[in-house]
Amino acid sequence: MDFTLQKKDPNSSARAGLIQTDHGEIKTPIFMPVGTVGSVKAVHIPHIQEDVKAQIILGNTYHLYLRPGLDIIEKAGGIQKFNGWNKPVLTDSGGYQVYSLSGTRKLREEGVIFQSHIDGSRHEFTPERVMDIQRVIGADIMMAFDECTPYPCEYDYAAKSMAMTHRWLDRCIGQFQKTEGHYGYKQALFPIVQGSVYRDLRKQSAEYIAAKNAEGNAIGGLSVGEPHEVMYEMTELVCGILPKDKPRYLMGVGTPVNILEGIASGVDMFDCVMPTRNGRNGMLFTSEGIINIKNQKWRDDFSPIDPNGPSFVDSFYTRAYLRHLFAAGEMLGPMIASLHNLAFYLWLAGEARNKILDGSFASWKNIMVKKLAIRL
RNA sequence: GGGGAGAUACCAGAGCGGUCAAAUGGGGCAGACUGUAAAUCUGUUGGCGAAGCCUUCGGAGGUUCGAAUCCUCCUCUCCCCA
Repeated sequence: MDFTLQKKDPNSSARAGLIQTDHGEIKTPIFMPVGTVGSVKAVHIPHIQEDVKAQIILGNTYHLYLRPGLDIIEKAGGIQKFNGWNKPVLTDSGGYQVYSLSGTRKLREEGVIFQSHIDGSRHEFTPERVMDIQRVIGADIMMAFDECTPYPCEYDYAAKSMAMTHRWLDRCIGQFQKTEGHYGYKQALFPIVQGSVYRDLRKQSAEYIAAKNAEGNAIGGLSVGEPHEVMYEMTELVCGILPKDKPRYLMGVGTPVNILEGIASGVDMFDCVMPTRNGRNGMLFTSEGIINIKNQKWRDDFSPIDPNGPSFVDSFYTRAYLRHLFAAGEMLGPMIASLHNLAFYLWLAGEARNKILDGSFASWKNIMVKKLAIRL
């Protein structure tokens, strides 16, 4: 993997760059659709490619390990061969499940024992094991195993957890260096900054991670319920410490506004379930603001879903029809909304990149941030 | 023509003397969702308001301290037999 910094915005910390992987290039800033179990929910892979215009998608170590299982993925020849997406893939390590499945797992220094949400069986994830699994899945970018701390989080817990995540990182790096890809292409390993909402911890963690000189670096443990201002403050602080010549990935973020703020702070990569999950639940993000398509007011609005939207569904279907699909419980509704939202997210990231390249990002961002939060 | 059952909030449907502004489900309306245990979850659904008050259980009367619940008549539905 290789990263080229192409342009730095004069009035913010935003940057435009190019990531080169063995599965193709990624123009940053970029939004990465989430495909936890090897599927971006409700959207065909060809649509992810041609309509959404995604350049990289996510998968999840924990979910793919449980189902379909490593034997199947290995036999298929890696995740891209399995699902037909032959472009870059990033896999999360299961660190988020340490947080989201905290009720059914045991956390120790050695690793985490998850109790499967599918059948209750127990599975131990150590940093070494997580590297091995991601080797089998075959992601172009593998994530270090970490603990995503919850919010709120006591200082002492955050400090201890961060230190453990750092020790886990060293074990991840050790195992990563001892092994190689199974399918003939290169994989990169991104470490993850933790430290909850505490400036000194975030600084300490960012310095620790920066010193590893990895091919890219991630910021984790945010967008777990803390106020947006806190998230922005931590992002800005950490970006100021992480290497400038390596991509920065803000994990799990976020709303369109969150993403623009992140870009302004110097983040290059984002992922979030919002465009798909909220889309399935009737929420549409557009350049004019947010639409809850289930609301009564769209009942007889026969205008396009999003007159300026980038995907074919935006002008092909009307708001009234989409509302009808949701009201009727038709699965086409969530499919249209997911496709629309993802295309919009990718459009937003691409537009941010264009504005950075022509030097007008900061002023454009200020206008967009106001528009994007409007409730239509 | 004879016999029987029933009418409850938007719909279906419990309740059968006070704890009933009335269970439950559906529908409606609104909200939540941030490295996906989510095509999920939550709230609300007679009126005005904070407590509370006011008008509701086909219609009209009656019994009772008290009626959606008991009685009388009326109206209308459904089922069975001719």
